[in-house]
Amino acid sequence: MKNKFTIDVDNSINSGQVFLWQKNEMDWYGIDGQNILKINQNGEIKSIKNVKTEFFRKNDDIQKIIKSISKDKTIKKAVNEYEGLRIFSQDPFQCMISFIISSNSNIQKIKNSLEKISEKFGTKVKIQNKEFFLFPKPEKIAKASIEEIKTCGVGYRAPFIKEAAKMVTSKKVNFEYLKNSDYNEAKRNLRLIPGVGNKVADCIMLFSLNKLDAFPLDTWMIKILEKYYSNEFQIETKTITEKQYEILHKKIVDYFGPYCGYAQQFLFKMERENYEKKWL
DNA sequence: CCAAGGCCTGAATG
DNA sequence: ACATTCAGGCCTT
Repeated sequence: MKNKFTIDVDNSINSGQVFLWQKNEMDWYGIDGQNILKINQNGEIKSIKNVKTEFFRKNDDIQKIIKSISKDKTIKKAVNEYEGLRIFSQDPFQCMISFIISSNSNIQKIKNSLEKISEKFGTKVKIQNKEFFLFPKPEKIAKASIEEIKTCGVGYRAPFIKEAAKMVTSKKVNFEYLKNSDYNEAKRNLRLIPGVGNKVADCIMLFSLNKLDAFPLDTWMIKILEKYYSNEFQIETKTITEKQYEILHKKIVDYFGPYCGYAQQFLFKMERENYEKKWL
């Protein structure tokens, strides 16, 4: 039943976009906001709440996307090696908190913190004899004290997290609006949130707001660009400044096209996999 | 506009 | 053991 466009669930989950997923036996269980998703070995996804979910982005024309981003040998190799890799469409609030926490951190610690946040502030649910904690609602985190949030191991990001949650409850940040906005408008709004810079904003947009032209530039992607794309995108300064980031992003959209976010995911996965395998 | 330094934390390194 | 470094940035100076 597998064809070229079957979703590779394991690799997609283990590509740095989601953190609250665990595999037991053959099935994956994941927290997505107020929902729990189960993916069986055939790659069939089911919502525990029987809610229709766009998690797999089934409406994307993946064939067209892959064709569109396949501009050179490097990206073609990545696409070929990880052809089932997909970008998910996850719960925006959870995604936002996840990537605020991600700054200056690593996957294992992000996961630990998110689990603690869920346990402390989320609702416990039991399904199929397994216990889960949903991701807390924005109101819950907005009302929590900074000290309480700090017990989840997030350190200096605690006030950011609280303020971010408050901005969601007060509708200063409105995810539905942002989903319908273009890249620049969504980014301008997200950047008002403390703890959300260029990179974090791009992650939130790519992974939860349907902005496939977002291209998160973290230290890994910079290394990748320096290694494989020094001709296409030359990086002048040591640290990527605000201006540099903007210029680079424009060049990247020019080069890879409107689905460049997918290019990022393939390249990132390939390079991380070559370096070390420390995923969920 | 750019560069430098501080920031919580815990796993890895020496 | 214990100190230091470093990790998938952001913010302030």
